[in-house]
Parts: sequence; C-alpha cells; structure tokens
Amino acid sequence: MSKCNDGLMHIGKLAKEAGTTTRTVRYYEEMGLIYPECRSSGGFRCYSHEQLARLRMILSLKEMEFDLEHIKVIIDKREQHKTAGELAHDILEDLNGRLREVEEQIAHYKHVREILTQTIASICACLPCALRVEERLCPACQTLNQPTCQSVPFFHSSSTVETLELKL
Amino acid sequence: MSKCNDGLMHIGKLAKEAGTTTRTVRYYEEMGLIYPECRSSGGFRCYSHEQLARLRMILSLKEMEFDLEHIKVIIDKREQHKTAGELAHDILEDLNGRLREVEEQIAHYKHVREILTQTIASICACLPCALRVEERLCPACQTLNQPTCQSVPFFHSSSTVETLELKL
DNA sequence: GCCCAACTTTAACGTAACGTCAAAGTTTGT
DNA sequence: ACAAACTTTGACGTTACGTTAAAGTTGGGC
Repeated sequence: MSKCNDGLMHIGKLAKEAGTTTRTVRYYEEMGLIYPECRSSGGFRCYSHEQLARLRMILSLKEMEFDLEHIKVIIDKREQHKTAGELAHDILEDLNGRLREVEEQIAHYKHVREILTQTIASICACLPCALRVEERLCPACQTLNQPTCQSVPFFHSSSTVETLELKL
Repeated sequence: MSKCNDGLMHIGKLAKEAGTTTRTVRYYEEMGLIYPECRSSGGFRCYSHEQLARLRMILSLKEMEFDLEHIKVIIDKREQHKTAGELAHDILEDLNGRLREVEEQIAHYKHVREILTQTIASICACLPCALRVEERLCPACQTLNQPTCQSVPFFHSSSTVETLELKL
C-alpha cells in the first residue's frame, strides 16, 4: 500500500503538477511560503490539493515578478482581512505598484535598445576602415568628418577622446 | 610633492570621473577587466587617462546590459584583430545579439504587464464582495456568473479551482 | 618634522532564488 | 527481498557589487 494516498502527494508530484522543481518547493518552505500537510513515517513531505493551489498562486505572483519577500506579505494578507472586498482593495495596491514598476522596466529596456541601435549605427560606419587597431587616429574619418572610428574609443584608445564610449 | 601626479590619479578620482564606485573598480580588476598603470610606494593604485577611457567603455557596455564575462570577451577582441573594419564586423555580432535579447526582454515585460492588468481587472470585480475570506464560494458571483472571487483562489482556496490563480 | 583628516588597502560576509552535487535513507513495485 | 526511483538534509556556486572592519598611506597645515 502506498503511504501517501488520500489525495496526498510527495514533493516530486507536487512540483511537476505546478510546473516547477522540488528544489524550488523546498526553498519556498525555507522562506516560509508553503508547508507540507504532513510528513510520512519516513520523513517524506506530503502535500494536499490545497498546497498545490497555494504553490500555483505563488508561481503566478512570481510570473508577475514579485520577489518572494513581497509574495509572502501578499499571501499573509489573506489572514488579516475580514471581507474579500477589503482584501481585494489591499491587494490591488500591490498589483498597481508592480504594474508601475513593470512600465518602468519596459521604458528602461526601450532606452537600452535606443543606445544599442545608435551604437550599432555608429560602428557600422567603421566597417570599411582598413586601419590597424593599434593606431590612434583614422585619417579617413578625419577627412570625412564623421563620428566613426575616431569617436569610438573601442577602436582607437586616444587619451583625448572622452565623448562616446560606444554609446553615442 | 604628491606621489601621484603626471596626470595619474588614485582610485577615488577615477571612480568619480567615470561615475561609479571604488568597489566596482576593484571588482573589475578582480575580474581581469582593468588594471592600474602602477602602484604608489605605499600601495595605492594609480590610473592614467587611458584607464579612465577603458573604464568608461566597460560602463558603456554595462549600460547595454552585457554581463562582465561578455564584456571581457568583447574588450579582448581589440587585441585579436588586424583592422578596425574586421573588429567592427565582429563586435557588431555581439551588439546585434544583445539587441535581440533586449527585444525579448521588452516583449517579456509587455507580457507581464498583460497578466497584471488582467489580474487587476479580475480582482476589481471582487471589490464589492462582502463575503468573509474563509468561506469557499461567493453566491453573488455564482448568480452573476462572473469570474470574480470564485475564480480567484486568492480569495477562496477551493480545492477544485485550478484555473486562474491570480493570472486569468 | 608632526599631526590629522581623508583616502586607500585587503579581507570577508551578505544579497536572491534557486541549480547542482553528495551521501544516506525511503517507497514502491515485483 | 531486492532494486529502481524517489526523497532527505547539507552545503557550495552563481552575479555584481554593497557594506563594514581593521590597518596603513597621503597630503596639507602648523
């Protein structure tokens, strides 16, 4: 007979059902986020469907990129409120705060993309340059008066150039 | 007389000029990214303007979110190429690769934003719910046939609900 | 030459969220 | 009763520094 029936499951099953790993589940336990319903006589963790739902909720919150500390706070709020409406009000603050942070992330990465595309354009201008990297200035660039090799210290480490540094 | 003239500077000045911290500079040295031109008789690191340019380049690459390992590889390429054009060709692969990754990041965060806004909408529907959190089902939700409290296990941890988990 | 504030040195621990062994014990099926 | 598959705890590794701590160095004023 299995020592773990009654709808209970060991950690491997739980993890697979939730789409994560056993290490993650144990780590969440260390962090105080989830505990097994009980232990088998040999010491195996046994989880119920409620634990599975809880784990899935944690993973959902992680998909929204909350850190575990914050997730713990959010989950603990369930025990601190009377009505679902009050709880919803409270949780919505967390969600809206996170939404703002995600908007910032998007803006940040768009900025990085800008820098990258401009740098790429700048360096493309160096493609036809046949000068050796060790030399300091690119006469072609000088005559063309373009911000190519000369302006990108990656190619020519002139001690006077302090402008672009690969980023325009 | 200062032991560090000749246009040389100590680590604090270098860091400030580049807009970073001394700890960062020392860490980059540990990682093999930058070394002082020399040491003072007492052991202080002394840097030239060339080191400053190099540091700035590292920081520029970091702005583009390359990890230090990759930055090291990129910088080392300067010594492995003959002409600036060949080098540019090589570097452009790194930059384009990074650009693709950044695009993915943007797409990822847009996805997270989607999840968040949908979850927010879903939970907003729970605001008027006066049921206690401990209870399992929300009759109001049932009669309205709306995906509110009932569908969000955060409020009602029914063991049969396995659908939304706060994320729709 | 002396003194002190400001700076620098090395060393080492802490961070977040797990991944990845390792060695030993448990379950389960046959 | 045996072996394969699973689980246990423990502990180190990861990234890019931040943050003390204790001790030594510089630089300018007197």
